[in-house]
Amino acid sequence: MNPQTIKVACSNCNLRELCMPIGLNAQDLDLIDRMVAVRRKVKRGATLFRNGETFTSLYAIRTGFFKTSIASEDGRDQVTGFQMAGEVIGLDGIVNDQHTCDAVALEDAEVCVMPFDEIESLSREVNALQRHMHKIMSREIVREHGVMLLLGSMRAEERLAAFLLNLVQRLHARGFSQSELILRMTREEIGSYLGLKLETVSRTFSKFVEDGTVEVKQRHVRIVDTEALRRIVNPQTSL
Amino acid sequence: MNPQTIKVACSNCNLRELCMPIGLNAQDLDLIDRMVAVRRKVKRGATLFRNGETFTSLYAIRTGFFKTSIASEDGRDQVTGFQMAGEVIGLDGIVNDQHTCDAVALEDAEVCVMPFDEIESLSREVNALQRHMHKIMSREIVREHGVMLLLGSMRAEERLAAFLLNLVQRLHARGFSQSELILRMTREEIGSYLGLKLETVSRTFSKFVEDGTVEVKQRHVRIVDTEALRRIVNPQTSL
DNA sequence: CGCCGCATTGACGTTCGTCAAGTCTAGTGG
DNA sequence: CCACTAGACTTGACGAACGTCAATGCGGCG
Repeated sequence: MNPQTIKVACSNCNLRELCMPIGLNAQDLDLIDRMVAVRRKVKRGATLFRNGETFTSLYAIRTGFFKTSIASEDGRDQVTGFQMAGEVIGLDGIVNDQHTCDAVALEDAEVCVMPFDEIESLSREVNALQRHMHKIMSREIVREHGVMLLLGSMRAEERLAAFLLNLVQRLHARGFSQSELILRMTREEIGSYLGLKLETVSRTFSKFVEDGTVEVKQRHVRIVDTEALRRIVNPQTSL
Repeated sequence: MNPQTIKVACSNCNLRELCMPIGLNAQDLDLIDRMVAVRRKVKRGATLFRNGETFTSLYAIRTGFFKTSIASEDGRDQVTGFQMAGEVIGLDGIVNDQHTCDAVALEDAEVCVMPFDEIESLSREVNALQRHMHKIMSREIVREHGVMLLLGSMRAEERLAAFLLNLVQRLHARGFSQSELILRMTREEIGSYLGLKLETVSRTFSKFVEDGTVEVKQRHVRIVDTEALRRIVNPQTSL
């Protein structure tokens, strides 16, 4: 067997409720186990897939942290998202049978490989899986609407506050702290995602530190005043 | 019968190739005809659905022009897209069974109502429909990636040029002119979509007119030099 | 004919980008 | 163990792009 691939089972995966439909019976779960037959390890800095590559599978992140980004023809690039354990990446590839963005691991990672044609045939049999797929794609569309709002109408402080709150909320849902987090990405990658230059990201962090809202030591961030961050994101609401 | 609802058939709709899968046999087409049993008229300025409303159906636009927008808690709003005949709206509602944006008709419109539970059950039988649904959702995700690139890294002229090229390309695919178009939205709505203020949109139009790239008379736009617009969007490529 | 919403244009201010210098940290090798 | 280095980060000075505010123009509709 390829050393990069290992047999696994969703049925005893503790991330099941994050990436798989809930309330499956034993028989359906067994079918899904067989579909997700392979895992793949991705080293920090390596790509899981690249723009232009043929699309075959979706990937559920088991461990690790990814960024996805697209490049315009003249070389600018835009980080379109940061993904963590339990999230699914690769949905962009469905429409034209090839990926339209790059997925890069920001720390050593492991993903479950889910061949898309098997997902399609299985979701014709298992209603919960079909529904789940639709929800995952719809959730991504809604998430991107939120990013459009952020990029289209927020100022630097608001963008960074929203970013931190979103990250810590997702980490908390995975059992991590509500107030402390380690950034897996550089200031430049944060800036790309938020439509800011890295210097502006850095300055805005410094501003938050001055205000006593967060403590920052390189990539270690402690949120001291969550409410203050919320007020930054939603100025009017605080009145 | 409700006067707002009319019986129709996909099988003789000239937009079929835009909103439905291609290569269906007569039997499958008949099943889909029965699913899309109802049309609905939406007057200019009226909403097709609103943020918070229960999600029941997707809508294929038969005639007319829509915008979708989301509002942040403190009142800012962001136009997330403009949709024209043959495009499908409502995908945002799937994930939580309620709509998360508003869809407003920018001119008198007519949509085909496609109840989502019927789409789901039918796409278990008709593979082409299942595949089509997946592609539509993936296409929307990829489109939004492009908007993120625009909002995150482009300057005002680049944004407006990209916007005009995208609009005219979609109109051309529907049999309209490659060079002339009528904007169905205000400068403010364009600005909201592009992350600019309406004055900046107006000034940028004026700049294009000065340069002889486009002619603008209110909402009537004629693109004089398509290549110039392309060069604005992709500066490096022109070298 | 006059009103109203939309659009244009100008003057000015703010935010963020650019450029540059300097600091910190982790990793490497002597 | 410590010096060295490369990459990431911080900070400052300055300028450009875009936002804000305000006045005016235009066109459609009652």
